[in-house]
Amino acid sequence: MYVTSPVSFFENSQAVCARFVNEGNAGHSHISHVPAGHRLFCDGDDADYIYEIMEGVVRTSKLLSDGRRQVLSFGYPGDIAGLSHDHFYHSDCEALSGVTLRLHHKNAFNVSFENEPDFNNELLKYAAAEVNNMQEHFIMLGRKSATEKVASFLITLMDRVGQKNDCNTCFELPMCRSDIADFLGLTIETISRTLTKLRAEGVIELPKKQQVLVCKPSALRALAERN
Amino acid sequence: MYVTSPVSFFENSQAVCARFVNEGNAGHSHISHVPAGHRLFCDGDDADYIYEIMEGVVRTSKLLSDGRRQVLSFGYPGDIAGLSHDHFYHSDCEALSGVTLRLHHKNAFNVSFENEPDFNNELLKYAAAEVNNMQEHFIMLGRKSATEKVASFLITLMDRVGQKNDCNTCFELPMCRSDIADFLGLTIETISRTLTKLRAEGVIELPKKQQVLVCKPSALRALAERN
DNA sequence: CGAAGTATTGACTACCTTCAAAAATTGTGG
DNA sequence: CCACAATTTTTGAAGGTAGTCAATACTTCG
Repeated sequence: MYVTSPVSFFENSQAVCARFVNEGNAGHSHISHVPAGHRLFCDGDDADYIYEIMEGVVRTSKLLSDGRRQVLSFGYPGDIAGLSHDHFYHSDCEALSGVTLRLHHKNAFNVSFENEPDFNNELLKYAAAEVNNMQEHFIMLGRKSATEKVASFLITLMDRVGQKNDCNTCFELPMCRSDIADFLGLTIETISRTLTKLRAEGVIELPKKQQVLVCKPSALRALAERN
Repeated sequence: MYVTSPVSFFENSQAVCARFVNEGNAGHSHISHVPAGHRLFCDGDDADYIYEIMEGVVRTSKLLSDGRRQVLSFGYPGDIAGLSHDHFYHSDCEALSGVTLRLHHKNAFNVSFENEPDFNNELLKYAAAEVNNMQEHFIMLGRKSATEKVASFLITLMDRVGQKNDCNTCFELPMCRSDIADFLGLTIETISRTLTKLRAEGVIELPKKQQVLVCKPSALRALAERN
């Protein structure tokens, strides 16, 4: 069953990354699969579900009336999407790859989930960690240069999903250049130019368009913090 | 008693703005006053308290090692500061004016506040609303021009603390230009130039440096969304 | 193989920053 | 209350980073 409701949130940021763990498994949940490119929910829809990502990657974003877009987060396994403070989603969420989700029906709780204290506590922990991650991203958007943004982004993914071989670390980019651009507050051209520059400097390699090999992790980390 | 512990969060953003309301008044709390310019807490300190702002304004911010700063939020009455996903604060928090606070001692709860379900639920509601507000601010930082940023910022304050007289709305700016600049990801010069431009266009007046009179609210709203 | 979409590269522009100085505001001591 | 210093804000000029517009290359898919 492919859900087509609205909003979510999540953030894959630096250091701290408390994962959502639903130990109690409150009962009012079920597993669902969504293929790549399909919507989980849209801005404005009734917020019926909270989505726990088990496999795959999702993208949450917001649109301005003039078409500008801000990607809010890329949701990886362990993240949740669709948390709302009211009865509506306030962003769009789409599967970037095939995803496996656990859906928690909100009618089973009320707006504040009072009937499920354990689930509630997990959500609070997750939300607090999320706030912390989003604060890191504020620095990214507000105070970092293009190079620092791209380097920071690559490091986040490397630390979270990178496969280590020898001194290299390899990972996939399930999102396209424009997703990265709209996540970092840049244009696709700047993303492309910056990746080309990092490649020219021997810091990374791009075996495929959507695959990154980090050759000099320490150099990449240095670039993430200085101009 | 002037607390000098660390970190917090909050955000004063658009439309939705669920205020924190501690109805239960869990008992493990007390009132405190902090004068203007004093610290509530610092990045890295033990997160012993959650701060409920009752009067005045606080500023939370993060510093990069090279001195760049990102202001995360301005906390007004009804906001909370100091929420943490672990045992430490991850930002600095300072009183911009004299503030009255209700302090909730974290030792009374544990990390996830399991012993206080009502307080917990209020926190979750607040955190979810906070995440929503922060997502709005992502758009601000990532996709808006300087004029749009300043206009959006003024509208947020106008809607939240503005005093209506006739067709004008007046409010104070308890923060200085550099605080605004570091909140919006701009420089103080750009803030100043943009305010000057808005004044020249008759959209606002600045009777004092830290006082704003919005003469054309609809024009200001238009500027907040277009280039 | 050709078409469509995505990514890269190039040339030019513009917005915001940086550097610098003047003006305004605030605070302190006589 | 005034004078002077210190800080903050405003204004000006010049420069740089990232954006825009445009063309080419690459990838994917029919």
